[in-house]
Order: sequence, then C-alpha cells, then structure tokens
Amino acid sequence: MKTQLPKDRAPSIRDVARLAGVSHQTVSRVLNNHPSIRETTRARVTAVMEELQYRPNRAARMLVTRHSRTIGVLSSTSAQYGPASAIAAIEDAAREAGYYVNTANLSTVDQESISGALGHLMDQAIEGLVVIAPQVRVFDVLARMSIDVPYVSLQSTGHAGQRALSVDQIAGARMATRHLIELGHREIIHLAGPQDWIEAEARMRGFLGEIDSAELPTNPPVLGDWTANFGFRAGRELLRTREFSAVFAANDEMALGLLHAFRDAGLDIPRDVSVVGFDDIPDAQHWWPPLTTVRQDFREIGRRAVEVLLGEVSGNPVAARLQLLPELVVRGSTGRARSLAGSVTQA
Amino acid sequence: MKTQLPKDRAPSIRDVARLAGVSHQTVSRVLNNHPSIRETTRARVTAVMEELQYRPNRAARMLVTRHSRTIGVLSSTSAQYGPASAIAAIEDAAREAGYYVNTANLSTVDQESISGALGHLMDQAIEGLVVIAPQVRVFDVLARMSIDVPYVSLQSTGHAGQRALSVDQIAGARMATRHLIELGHREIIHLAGPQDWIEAEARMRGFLGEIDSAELPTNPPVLGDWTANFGFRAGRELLRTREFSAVFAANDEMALGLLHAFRDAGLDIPRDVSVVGFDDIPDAQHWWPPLTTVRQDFREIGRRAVEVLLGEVSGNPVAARLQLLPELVVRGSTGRARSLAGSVTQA
DNA sequence: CAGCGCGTTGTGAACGGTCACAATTGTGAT
DNA sequence: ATCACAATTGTGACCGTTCACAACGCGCTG
Repeated sequence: MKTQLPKDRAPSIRDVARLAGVSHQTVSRVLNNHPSIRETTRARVTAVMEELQYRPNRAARMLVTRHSRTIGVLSSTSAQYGPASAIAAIEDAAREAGYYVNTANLSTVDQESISGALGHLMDQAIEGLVVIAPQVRVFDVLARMSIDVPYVSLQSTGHAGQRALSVDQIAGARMATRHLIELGHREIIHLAGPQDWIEAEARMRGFLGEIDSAELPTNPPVLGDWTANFGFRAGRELLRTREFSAVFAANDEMALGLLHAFRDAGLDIPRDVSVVGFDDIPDAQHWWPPLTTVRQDFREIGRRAVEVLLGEVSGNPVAARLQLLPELVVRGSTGRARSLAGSVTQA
Repeated sequence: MKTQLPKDRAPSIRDVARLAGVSHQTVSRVLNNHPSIRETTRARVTAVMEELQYRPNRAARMLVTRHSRTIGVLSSTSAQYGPASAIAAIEDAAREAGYYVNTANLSTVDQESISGALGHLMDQAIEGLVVIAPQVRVFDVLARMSIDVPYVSLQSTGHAGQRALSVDQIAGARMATRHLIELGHREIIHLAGPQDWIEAEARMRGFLGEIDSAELPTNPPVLGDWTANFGFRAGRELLRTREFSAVFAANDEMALGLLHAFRDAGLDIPRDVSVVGFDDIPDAQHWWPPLTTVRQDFREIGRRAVEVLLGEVSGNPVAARLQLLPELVVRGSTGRARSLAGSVTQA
C-alpha cells in the first residue's frame, strides 16, 4: 500500500506537496509550524510525511537560512573526567534544544593547532562556541582570527572579553586552603596546574590569597601538568627538598600521585601529611585514603554553558548567574597538623 | 588596499570568480583541484581567495553532492575514561581525514532514547557511524531503523552483522584469569559488567572459559554496573557471603571499589585477596595497591575505527586486522594464594 | 589549409529548502 | 448580496556549490 515515488532520491518537500495535493510552500509551513495553516491541511501533509518517511534536508535549509544549528566545542584533554563530562552534558543540552554539536580537540597548544581546530569548526558554520581549553593562548588566537560567533568559555573566571561561565575557582581554592589552615597547618605547598591554563592560575591565586590572609609564610608552588604521574614525581621530589605538613593539589589526579608517593615513602596520611585535591572526580572517594577535595559540578557547568550560549545566539541573553560555587568535601586525606619535618609553631 | 565587495555576505565562489576574471566554474575547479587548470589561472584564483578570506560554504556543497563528510558517534557513558579517549581519538582521526564528527549520547538505553539519538545523527546526513555503546539493544534498533550507512562498532566482538572492531575481550579476560590461576588461586570470583553490554558478556565468557579449562570450580559471577561505587558495595557483600581468594573485575573502576571495601574490612591486598581489573586506566598504577589489570589501547581502537569506517564509506574497504590484543599488566594487587576463609587445596 | 583532438574555460541547470509577495478563499458586517 | 479584511494557500526567485555539456583556443596532422 505504499505510494510509489518517481525518483530514487530521498523524498523532498515537493514530493510531499504533490502527494498531499498542496504547494511546496504549504509543506514548508507545516514543517515550521506556521500559525495560519488549516488543521485539516496540516493533518493531510503530516500524514504524507509520515508515509514517505520524509526528513528535511538540513543542508538545503542551512543554505538558505544561514543557520547551521550547530555549536562548536573546543577542548583539550577531553579524555579527562572533568572535560569529558562537561562535553557530554553540552551535547545532551544542545540536542535537547535541537542543536548539533561539533567537537575539535587540541592535541597541542601551538597556534597552528588552535587555528586549525578553530578553522575546522568555522567550516561547519557554527553559531556558537564553547571553549573548554581555557589556555590563555586560545583566546589570543580567537581574537586574532576575528571569530564572529558568540562564545562562552568554561572555567575561565572572567578572563576573556566574552562571557565566561565557571565555578568560582578562586573561592574553591580558598576553601581548600582554609580547611588546611584550620587544621593547624602552617607549611602548605600548592601543586599547581600549568600556568597557561586560566583555571590553574585562578586556583593558585586563591591559594596565595588565603595564605596571605592568614599571614602564613609563602611557599613557592610547584607547577605540574594535571597528571597523576606528575603528582607522583612531584611528591617524591617534595619529600627530598621541602618541609611541609600539607599539600593542596590543583586537581584530584595530581593529588592521587602525591598520595602514592607519600605512601611509598612510608608516610601515613593524614597523620604525617594532609592532601587536598580539586574536582571531586567519582573515583576520589575510593582512593586510599579517600580524598578531601573541592567538588565542582561539571555537568551543570556544561548545561549552563549551552543555556547561556543559545541565549546569546538567539539574541536574548540569559541573565543566569554565571558563577557557580564549588563545595568542600572533607574525607580521610586531611587531618590535624603535627610535626613532621618542619612546621607547627603556632598557638 | 582591500578590494571592496558589494554584498555584506560572506564571499561566494562567484565573488572570487568576478575578481579573478574567470567563471565561477573555474573557481570551483580550483577548489576541487581539478587537473586541467592552467597554473597561472590557479594562482590568480588562489590569490583572490586568500585576499577575500574565502571559505567554501559547506551547506551548498553538501546540498548538491549529498556528501556531508560527517560521521556519527553513538556513545553511552562518554564521561568514562575508555569511551572518552576513544571518542577523542575518533575526532582527531576524522578531522585529519577532513571529516566532521557528531556525537550523540545515550542517557538511557530504552528504545526511544536510542532511536532519538540515531535520528539526531541521521538528520546530520552522516555517512558512517561508530557505535561505542555496545549494548545488544542498540543493534536491534539499528536494524529496525534500517540505517543505511556503514557502521563499525567498538568492542563488540563480532556481534553485529556489520564490521566490529575491537580488542579481543575474551583473550583479555582469559589472560587475567589465567594469571590468577597461576598464582594458585582456586576460588576466583568475577565481578562482571552489565550483561546487555556485549563486551561485558565477552569478558565473562573469557573468564568462564578459562576457569573451565583449568577444571576449577565455577563461582557464580556478580553482575555490576561498571562503577566504583558498585564495586565497593559488591566487595562488602562478597566478604559477607562468599569464600574466595581472588576477584577479577570487569573494569578498573569496579576493581577500585573492591580494593576500598577489602581495605575497609582490614584485609591486606594482595596477601589476603588478589584483585585484577580491566582497561588499565591511567590512574590504576597509582592506586593502593597499584592495580594488576589488562591494558587495552582505546586511542588505537578509535583510530582504527575511523580508518575502517572511512574505507567502507569510500567504497574500498580496508583489510585491517580488526582484533587487537590486550596486554596483561602485573602490579601490586595480585599475589600468591594463601588461605583466607576458604580455598587453597591444590597441589 | 581544413580538420581533429586535447587542454582549458564557460554556460545554465540542478540540489531542497525558505523568503517575499501575490492570489485565493472564507468570514462577518453592512 | 456585497464588500472589506483576515486567514490560508500558491508562485517564483534565490541561497552557493557541483554537474553535464558546450565552446573556445591552439598545435598538429594530412
């Protein structure tokens, strides 16, 4: 009982029109549910569409409307938990809003790689861009290429000219640091992330700010690369060269490496050293000891990014609160300070 | 010194043509580097393109050629390390080949969600599909929707009618199990993944096969959900209800949960219990104790998936070996068997 | 010198939607 | 019944590219 079609191509709007006995424009109107269509006509057209399994051709629509309904995501290290779950959330939210998502990964952060990825996205005629690789340099390139689409950046704490949407990294870092101070630690070392990452720099600022408020001696931070491997090596190095009773790592992975190194050296955590991480990835509660860390909700950030971006795209900006507050989660890796190699002179 | 353009729109092929003093078709030929173009003409056209910052309109091209140069990725749990790094690798490889990637996530695995995601991808006119959510049901829906594009599935060990590309899960599971047997363990429990996951089922088959070859008693596996939280609860439950000296977990996350539970119960690993995982995620080497596990190279799988898929798409299938061999990585979470609560009767 | 063939370039029509505008139909008031 | 006006539908052009085909120029052959 199927209606035969002349062409072998996918059915077009005109095929539907012919079979429904209307003009192609009417079909188009049904498609975009235009208000003034008689209910009976709409039903007839819809029926034919159903029968033909009609699917609008996105390319054609895109050609004339100049809307791709696609947003781009620029990301690095997208295999890590944080970025990965943010991306997943972005995709979900975008799809829900009828948008498509295209992701480009940055293998390296040289300018060529960045502009290559950006070019790839621009070819797609993206209408908006989410930047999850908040290295400073990315924004330079973004500016230089005169990208004309609106963009949001995750976790960049107001660095760019555009809207930035983020968990308040500075507040989070202060919470972590204050927690250690309140436990009586005075010699606290910060294992920071790469300093061309805006969020790494923000966490460092938060750390230094809090240390400063407490009028504690300033220990030079160690600059890491986010990985557990680095944390491990840094931990060994620290034991050889520094005096401290606590470390605040800029992310959970590096904290894990620290735990490993300290344990290998025969130290008891948190009796001998306290460790705080940042992110609260799902594994962290199962580590040994379970990690005290600062939780940020990556999925929520992703969702909001899309919300803000689509608001921007459609011309009526969302007045959403752009800063989310992170939350300190105290577990077994932190405890009261006692003397290890140095520290503890206080009241 | 810039040449003024009449329109405010992005420059088109005809704008370039006019300025270069050629026909639009010639410009098109340059674009697709057609052989018979005089070198001088090509140079002239290229120069104008450069000056105008011309970018071909993908929608227009797509409309007429019916090629989207886009491949789709259907994935679930894309925040986990394995899928996430495979996706990243897919994107890299695709971009290198001049293709675009569109990902759709499965929040739930009901049929509606699956066909919704698939529909989203089909709207994009994808030319090929990579399935990373190898639940059996996905393939049912795939068949029912009569998806007409070629697809590869990751880690599905030859379940589907189409090409499957994977690490040999069965071999990996056998390696892990054999390792435990060789250490003298006789009461080995398998903490399996959800059985609607093809790879979970394959790992279970490998485990059972190896147990069978060694003529050991068969312990009923425990069915989990891949998460560390589940592993933790399962670990506590096992200690209450079962006798065993080793557990083979179907992935590293669940193994982590086990370690946590066993440690909480005051057990020493590996003296009292041995634990093996699967995947070798980067963190696993830093856990306590460092996890013995089966390594599979997710990036490589992703790369190959694209290779195979693009071969299929372009009509000349790649004759690549589709099975990769995983590798056993022995670390601190496994050791020789001794009596715990049961077991150890052997020679 | 006509004619052939090849390399190179141009012409006009698609592709499948939307847009602007015109045309038709229906409705209520006069 | 008539008219104004709104609701509904139709017509043709256009978006930017590729495709099929035609045409041009030029050297070479006979």
